Amino acid sequence: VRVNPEKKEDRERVAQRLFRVTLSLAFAHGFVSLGLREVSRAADIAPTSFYRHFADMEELGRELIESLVGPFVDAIVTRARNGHAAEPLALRVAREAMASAVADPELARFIVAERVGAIPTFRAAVGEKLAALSLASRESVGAEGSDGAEGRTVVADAVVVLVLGACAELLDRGTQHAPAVTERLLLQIRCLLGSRAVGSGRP
Amino acid sequence: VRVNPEKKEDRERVAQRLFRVTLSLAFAHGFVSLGLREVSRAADIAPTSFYRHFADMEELGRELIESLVGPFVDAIVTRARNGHAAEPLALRVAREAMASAVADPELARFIVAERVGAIPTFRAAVGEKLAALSLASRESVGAEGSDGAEGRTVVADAVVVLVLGACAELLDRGTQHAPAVTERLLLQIRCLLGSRAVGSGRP
DNA sequence: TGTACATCAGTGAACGCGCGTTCACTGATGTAC
DNA sequence: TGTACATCAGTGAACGCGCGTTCACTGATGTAC
Repeated sequence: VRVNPEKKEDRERVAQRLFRVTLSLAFAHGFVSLGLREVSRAADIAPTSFYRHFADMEELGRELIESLVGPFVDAIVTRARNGHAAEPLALRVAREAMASAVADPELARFIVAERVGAIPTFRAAVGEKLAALSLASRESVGAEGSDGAEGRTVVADAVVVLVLGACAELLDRGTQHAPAVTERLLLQIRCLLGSRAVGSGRP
Repeated sequence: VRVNPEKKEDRERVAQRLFRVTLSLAFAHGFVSLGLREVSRAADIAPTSFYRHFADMEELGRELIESLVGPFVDAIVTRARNGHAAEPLALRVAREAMASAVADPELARFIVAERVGAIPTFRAAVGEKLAALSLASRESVGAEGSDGAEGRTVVADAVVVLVLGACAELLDRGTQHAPAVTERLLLQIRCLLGSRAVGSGRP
């Protein structure tokens, strides 16, 4: 006895609706303050139906990270790689990240907040997804001095921290400040890379 | 009819106890998830007594920021200024910040989390206190190129973002990793300052 | 083809519980005269 | 000095409410034969 693909689609659609209302409510009041009933109400399902999808809010959060945060981050990297190749990859990643934050501020706030929030599982899972940004940025950091690979990773991680910091500033000041905040971020990353910058990300 | 100074001390002591249990509970479950009854119970007062001190949890949070976060940040700057003068002030600020995070992880987590959390008032208030770090770091950024003061501020702000990022990493990995995380942070800041670094913070 | 059965998302009623808030009261301390 | 009054932190009882969770049920769809 297998499952109807159409039924599976319905099921998936409800789960996605739960994810979106969760992001929307968390944007206003913070994820940990949300209740199962509150989220269900906003998603137009009975509280009891919630259990057909997730055991509790924490499971919903974990699957939200897998289902939305992962692809969100990967899309940033993909678009950055397809961008103007003369510019260091780290700068393109930064640009794309800011554009993505403008396009989906609720998801961006979730990422920025849960990266340092109170739930260890979330911190770890979000951090794992963000590692893709660090890995990509690493390509534009030239080896310099004796500390080769290790030093490059340290700088690439700093790029990601600066990107998240700029995201937070953007969410605070409103998306209309995106150009200014993005320029600041690019300036910061250029300082960080300094003479180590590698023109293209593709050697 | 004025108030007995001894009574005022008692009152202050209870408020401080409320602050500390709030930080402790928020460390585990996040500030926005906390309830007035939960906090009161942990502070060994009746729920009704809470109202003798604060109108609600948000007011408690705002006063916690004034009463604990402000002095915490200012102490970092003060100790950094009293440190080894040959090193750029930004690096000394970073060192002191990490040491302070080790000394009071609960307060550190509160700062890092609420800086980007769901409550706008908190984000603004914490950001305002953290401005002291940026202001101090600014002193070790030499003017370079045409963008003088503006460029220095941008770099100084990046220093603060990196410090907070390292704090988050420290809280995640455990305080026993403080030396390693601190070294990474100093490396990142040195990259950022590059040739602009100003040896002492005091010209 | 028709009939019997399995699966499974969604539901309404009901539960016990902890929440925020109000109220009137206590008791210690300070002030007025 | 003693007496009457004001202030104010702390409290227990009580309230109505929304919470998370359980249960038995429905109804649509898929499978077996």
